[in-house]
Amino acid sequence: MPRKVDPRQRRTLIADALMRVAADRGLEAVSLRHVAAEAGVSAGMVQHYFTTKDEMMAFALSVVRDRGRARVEAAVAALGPDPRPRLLLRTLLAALLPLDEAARADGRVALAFLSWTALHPAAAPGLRPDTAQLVEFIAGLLPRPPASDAAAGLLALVEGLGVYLLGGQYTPAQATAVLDHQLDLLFA
Amino acid sequence: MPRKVDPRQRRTLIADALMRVAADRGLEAVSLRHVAAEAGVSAGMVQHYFTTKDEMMAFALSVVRDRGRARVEAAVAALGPDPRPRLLLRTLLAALLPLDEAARADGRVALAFLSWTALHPAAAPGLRPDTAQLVEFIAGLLPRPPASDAAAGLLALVEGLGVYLLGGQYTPAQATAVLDHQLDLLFA
DNA sequence: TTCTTTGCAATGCAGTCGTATTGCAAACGG
DNA sequence: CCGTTTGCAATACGACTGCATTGCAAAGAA
Repeated sequence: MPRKVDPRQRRTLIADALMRVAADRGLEAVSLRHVAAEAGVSAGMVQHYFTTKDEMMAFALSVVRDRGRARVEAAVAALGPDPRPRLLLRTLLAALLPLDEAARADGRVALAFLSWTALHPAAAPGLRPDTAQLVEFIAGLLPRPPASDAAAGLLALVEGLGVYLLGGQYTPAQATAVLDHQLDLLFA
Repeated sequence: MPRKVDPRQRRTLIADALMRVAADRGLEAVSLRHVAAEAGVSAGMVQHYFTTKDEMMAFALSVVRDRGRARVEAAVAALGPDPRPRLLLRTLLAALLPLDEAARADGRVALAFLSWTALHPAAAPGLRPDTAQLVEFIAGLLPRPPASDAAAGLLALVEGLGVYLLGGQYTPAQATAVLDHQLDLLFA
C-alpha cells in the first residue's frame, strides 16, 4: 500500500478545526469548506476522510465527549491516590464547569451539539458520558443516606451552572461558590 | 389607510410557525420559505413583516420568553392568594421544567436559541427573564439564612433538570423527585 | 369615481451548501 | 521498471439560502 498516513490523526485534525469553527461561529457555520479552510487543508481532503457531513459531525461529537472526559480525568489524577470523597467529588464536578476560556469554547460546542443531537437521535447516546452511571458513582461518594436523588440533583446543578456560565449569567466565582454551598449542604 | 390588519397578530402567527419548524426540524431548518409554508402564507408576506431574518429570529426569541413567563404565571395564579412560600417556590420551579410535550417543544426551541444567542450577543439579554432578579426572588422565599448561593443553586438545578429532561436522561418523575428532594434539603 | 397608499405575491439574483465525479501524483509490490 | 493502489485536489451540479425588486389588487380619502 502506498502513502502511509495515519487516518485517525487526520480525522482528529479536521475535527479540531470543526470545533474551532463551531466555537466561534456556531454550528451553523460548520461547512466542509469552512472546516477545510480552518484546518488549512483542501475541501477535497475533508471529503476524503468524511464521506458525509453527518459522519464528520458524529466524529466531532465523540471528540467533544473525549475532551470532557480527559479534563475530568486529568483533574482527578492530579489529586493523587485515595483522596477524601468530598474533595474527589468537588474536583470531578468542578472539572465539568466551563471555568477557563478553553473549557468555555468546548462548552459552547457541547451546548450546540446538545440541540444537534435532538435532531439526530442515532448519535444522541454519545455526547454525555453515560449519565446513569455517573449519577451512581456520585451517589457512592455522598455520605450516609446515598439517596440517588441527591446525586442526580448535584449533577443537574452542575449542568445548570455550566449553562449559566456560558450565558454569562453567573461568574466563575459565583458558580464555584454555589457548588461548594451545595456540597456543604450534602455533607452536613 | 387601506387594509386594516393587525401587524402584531401577523408577526406572532409567523413566529409561532417558526417555533413549530424549530421544534421539530431544528433552528437550522428555519428559513423564510419553510416558515412561510408552515404558517400557510406566502414567502413574500414573511418578508413583508420581517425585513430581515435576524429580525424574525429576535422576535421569535421574545415569543419564547413570553411563553415561558406565561406558563409560570398561570401555574402561580392557579395557587390562589397567599400560598405558603415552599408551595409557591415548588410551583414556580416546576413550571420551568419541560414536563409535558408542549413544554418540551418550547424547551427544545429555547435550547436552540441558547446557542443562537451566543453568536448574536445583541439579542442575548432577552431569552431568560432577568436571572439576577429571579435569584433574588427565590432567595426571598427560602427560609432563614437567605444565602443567595442557595437560590442560585436551586435555579441552576432546575435549568440542569430541564436539559436532562430534554435529552431524555431523566424522566419527569425523576426530575420532580430531585426537585422535591432539594427543597426538603433547603427547608429542613 | 379617481387617486393614493397599503398588503401582499411573484420572480430574480448572487452566493453557499453537500455531494458526486474526475484526474493525477506519489508510493509501494512485483 | 511497471502497474496498481492510495491520497488528495479540482471541478461541476442541483438545491437551497437571504434579500431586492417589481407588480398588482384591495381599501379608504378625495
